[in-house]
Amino acid sequence: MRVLPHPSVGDLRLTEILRALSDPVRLEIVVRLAAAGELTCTGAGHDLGVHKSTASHHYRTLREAGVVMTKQEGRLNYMSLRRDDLEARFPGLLASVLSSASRADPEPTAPGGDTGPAAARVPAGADAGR
Amino acid sequence: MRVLPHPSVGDLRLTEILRALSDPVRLEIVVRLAAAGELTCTGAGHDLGVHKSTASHHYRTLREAGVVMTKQEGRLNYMSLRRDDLEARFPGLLASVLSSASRADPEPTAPGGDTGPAAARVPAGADAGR
DNA sequence: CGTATAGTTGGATCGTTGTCAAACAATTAG
DNA sequence: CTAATTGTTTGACAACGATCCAACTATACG
Repeated sequence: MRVLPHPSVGDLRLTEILRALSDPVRLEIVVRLAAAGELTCTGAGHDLGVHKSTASHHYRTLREAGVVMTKQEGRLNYMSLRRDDLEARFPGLLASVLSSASRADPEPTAPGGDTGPAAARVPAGADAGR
Repeated sequence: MRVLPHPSVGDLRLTEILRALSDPVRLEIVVRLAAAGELTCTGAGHDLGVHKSTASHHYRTLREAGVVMTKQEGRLNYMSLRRDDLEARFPGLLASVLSSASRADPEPTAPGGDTGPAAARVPAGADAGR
């Protein structure tokens, strides 16, 4: 059974974590993990609207950033958030991101009913010479 | 006097904000703004280790993500964090990122002594075997 | 006016990233 | 063993992003 490399707590980099969370697909995965606790890749990637391999790359990005932990059991990979590690290194960060994610508009990720709030356009009347 | 376009509060996107904060140079700028309240571009970009125009592009990224507000006065551009707007849309997010940034290793951004809180090196002895 | 200051804009370059498709690997079921 | 399930890896490709340089705009100062 292969052991996937995870960064240790001391190696967690704020910018890499923010970067990992800044993709709609990955953020959705993180939100699902926060709700479910532990998911297989299939569970976490269900209806994400991206190809299986794309999702796999996102799992890797999240893992290498230290956001998730992946445990391989048989043919299933169980993913979970590294809540404690993240909390130890960056207290409150994950919680506030998750809380923000629940307040955010549904990102264009899951096809199920995220038609969006009719695109409130920016005023932007003052367009300066662009 | 030109008015730069800023996204309205309702248009703030979590992933774009996280993306804007996920660059070491931009995060450093944000940290400086948090400490100073308001800075000119020259002030915010002092000793960042990047070219003037690169910094300018970062200002734009931060502005378009809704993280900073830029006010033009004469030939100076004053930048400040959109604390209230960010707090209204994503409560606690900015605070936790700033708090995390102060805990983080000094990113390879400011070579010399920056205005920040006392660059403390982390031991980083425990390597997870990557 | 001419010059200095403050910052933006527009290439150009080069590395990174998100995506899909197809092949592959590993485990489990028949 | 054969096939199905689960996920990764590799390759290709377009899009993005960070950077520098040069040119440009706009204000201020002499």
